[in-house]
Amino acid sequence: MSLSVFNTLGNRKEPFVPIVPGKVRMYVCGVTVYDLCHIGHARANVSFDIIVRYLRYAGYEVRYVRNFTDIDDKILRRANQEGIPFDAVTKKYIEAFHADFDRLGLLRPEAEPKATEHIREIVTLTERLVRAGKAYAVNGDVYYSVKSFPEYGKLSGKHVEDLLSGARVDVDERKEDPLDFALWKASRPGEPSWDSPWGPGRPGWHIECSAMSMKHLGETFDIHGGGKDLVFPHHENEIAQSEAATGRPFARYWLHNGFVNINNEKMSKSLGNFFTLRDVLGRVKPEALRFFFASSHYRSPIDYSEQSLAEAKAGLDRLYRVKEKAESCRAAGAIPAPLPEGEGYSPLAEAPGRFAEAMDDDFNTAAALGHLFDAVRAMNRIAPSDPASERERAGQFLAGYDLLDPLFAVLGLLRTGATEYFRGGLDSAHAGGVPFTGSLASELELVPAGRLPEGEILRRIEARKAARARKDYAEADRIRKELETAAVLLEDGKAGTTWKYRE
RNA sequence: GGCGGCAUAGCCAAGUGGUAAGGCAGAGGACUGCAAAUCCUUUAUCCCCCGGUUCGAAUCCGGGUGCCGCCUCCA
Repeated sequence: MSLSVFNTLGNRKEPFVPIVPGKVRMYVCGVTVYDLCHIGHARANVSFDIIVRYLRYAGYEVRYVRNFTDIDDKILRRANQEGIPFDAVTKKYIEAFHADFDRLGLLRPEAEPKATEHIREIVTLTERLVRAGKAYAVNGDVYYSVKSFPEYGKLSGKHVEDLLSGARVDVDERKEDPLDFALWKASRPGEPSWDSPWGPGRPGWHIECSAMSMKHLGETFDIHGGGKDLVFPHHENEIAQSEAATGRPFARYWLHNGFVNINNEKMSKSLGNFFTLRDVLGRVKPEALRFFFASSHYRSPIDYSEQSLAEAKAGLDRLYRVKEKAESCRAAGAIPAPLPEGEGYSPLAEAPGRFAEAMDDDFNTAAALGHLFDAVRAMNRIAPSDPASERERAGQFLAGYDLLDPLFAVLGLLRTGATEYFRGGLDSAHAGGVPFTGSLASELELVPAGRLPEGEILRRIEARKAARARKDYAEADRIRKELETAAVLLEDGKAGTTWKYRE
């Protein structure tokens, strides 16, 4: 089985064959940095994060590039509102982007190019198009001539005639044709500007991605990704510019993620129905959000709700319980042992193969997760209730977990210690992308406000243990209930009593 | 108006010709002093509706209904 991907260019699933065997060059359109990211941005970024992780897992050497659009009208407007320079706005929101997405555990791309740092490349590319007669300058602006590119519309499936009759294209006297779009915009007084052969100005939106992707990945590369809303006009225009300039195919595979909806409607800034990532990460663990995204296919729309998040969290808890047991096996000194034979255990033994088969089918994370849950059931069947005394089972369990962990890693799940997961707060889960270990977290006293500190919990567990020993179950239950009120769950097992915070 | 997508149990969600994964929630059983977790069993005679193709369709074709997206900044 080999990887197939759904290519927007051609609107069908096709085998993935990289230009250079074993290597993948991939460009993903990032965000315009004028505000905090919302859940829709999170979905897009997590989707491509998982795609990169899987490609690497599958053995490809991936060069991943994701840009920041750091000059545009919205940024200038924001700068005016706040009375600060435009690059103070972009600096602030790039930092916010990194802070938020580090918490989500996103891989950093090999390059994160910014438009303002590629003015030279943008101007060069624009000149190239002008020289080729594919673009024209008018009063300091430069426009791309859409009708000079016969294949215009091949990505989005649109026809030039239909676009014109749609009448929603803006009428601009300076353009030769209403469909033409700006490669370079003359700057107005007071606006930031860069020198160019056409006078001071700044780049249009679409040209930056062509210039930056070519610089960092070459004129033809493997994968270009982004949200579905970028298909037209952004990506269509990128193709037109790039291919008209180079005479060569631009990106081979165009991957687009579906939207996050609220009540079945697209979440977006312009509709005002969005939740910022920061806000959501203040309420749920980052991995619960990842789980939520991974539980449906990246191209499908996904409806965001408190209930969905709660279900994701419940599912993630089930996975973390397996990791928790694996940790206790390891702590008990278990040595990985061959997995048990038998049909009941085949979902575990075959998990890597089934996982890969699902992921090879256009990164079907929902199916892949399904197989992981099958494996988890098999794991729970061999789980020792007391790792210290059940050496054989503890070893098998550990081996099983070691088999599954790399698969969870592809989805970016189970990246924290289980103890930290169950006992840590939302804020201590990650700091700068580095997860704290349980002991470090408690050393730093990262106990969420209003929670009982660990020492106090352990004292009460001891008191309850004594009560149970003298069969004073009324007192034991009183302590359990008391802790329950403080959101602490006690779990009695053969190896003793453990505890976790319940949200 | 043009183009595209979706419709699977109470909820979420896989499944593109061979007789309905998985998760959450629910029910019964096991285990447990209690609880939690876990395991076992169970929960869609059927995949929006109507036709058609086929030995056989949730899956293909035609028609219909509903919802969504793009065509303007947008992940």
